Amino acid sequence: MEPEHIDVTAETGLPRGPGTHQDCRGVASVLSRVGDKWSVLVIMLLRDGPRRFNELKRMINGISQRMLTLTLRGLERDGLVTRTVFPTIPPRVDYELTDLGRGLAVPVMALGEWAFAHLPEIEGARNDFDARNGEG
Amino acid sequence: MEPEHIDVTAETGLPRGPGTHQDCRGVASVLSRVGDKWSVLVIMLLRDGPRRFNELKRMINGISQRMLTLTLRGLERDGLVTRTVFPTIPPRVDYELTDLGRGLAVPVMALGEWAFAHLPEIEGARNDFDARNGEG
DNA sequence: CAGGATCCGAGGCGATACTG
DNA sequence: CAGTATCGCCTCGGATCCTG
Repeated sequence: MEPEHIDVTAETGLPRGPGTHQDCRGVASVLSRVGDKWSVLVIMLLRDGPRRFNELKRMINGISQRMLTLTLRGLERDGLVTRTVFPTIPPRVDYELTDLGRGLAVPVMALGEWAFAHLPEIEGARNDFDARNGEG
Repeated sequence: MEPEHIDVTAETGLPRGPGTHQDCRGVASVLSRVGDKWSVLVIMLLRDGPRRFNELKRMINGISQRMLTLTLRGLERDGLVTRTVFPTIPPRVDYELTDLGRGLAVPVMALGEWAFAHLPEIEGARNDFDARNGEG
């Protein structure tokens, strides 16, 4: 029996039987959301309640309006965030975490806390590595 | 009091006082590792014990040798993986998870399990979104 | 076997300008 | 206010060739 063979097949969603590695790609797509700096930031900010577009933009301070738009679209597409338009003048749009989004925030927070707790080790390791590599 | 202001300042590591948002960047750098498809895959594969370079390459099946090299270098740099060279002919290099790496695997697994459990919801949301957007 | 060097195309992302 | 559209850089990543 060969070791588990991970097949990251492209978008060609082939029939591969049940319990297959198709799931891998799906899981990976969620992980990549977490890897996306802006997405996690937005999710964390929305944990306190709904926010407006420019409100988020100001809070993050460094994101372009383009990236904020794309980020929010992605989160909305994944069902993590709802987008509510108030047809007033000037227009107002509220973004709010869904239950799914709040659920995702839990393991993400756990991961973030681990990262925070081990930052010294990691940065130490980086320095050591760079030092070794830099002067050989 | 204004809402929490997240400043994702660039690499200009400024003095910002203690308990500052500098940590944000550090945490983000760890999260981005998780977002990196290959890194997570490699970590998961290494949980069963050390592996050789081409062994990993075959198991992953789809990664270029270049990306595997870069991925392993990154993991090594962060102190998540050790690289052991056996000066034989032909050469042999073993990669193994460190305790730090095994520690990271825990919250990552939790995240992965959440993702797996909620894949149907997420993919359903995506389909709905795409349908709404596609035919307006 | 393990990986360095190089080339090159696709896409991520910021900056800017325009709209309802 | 909350976007869309466009441009242009610039990194990421695959493919290929070469080495100890």
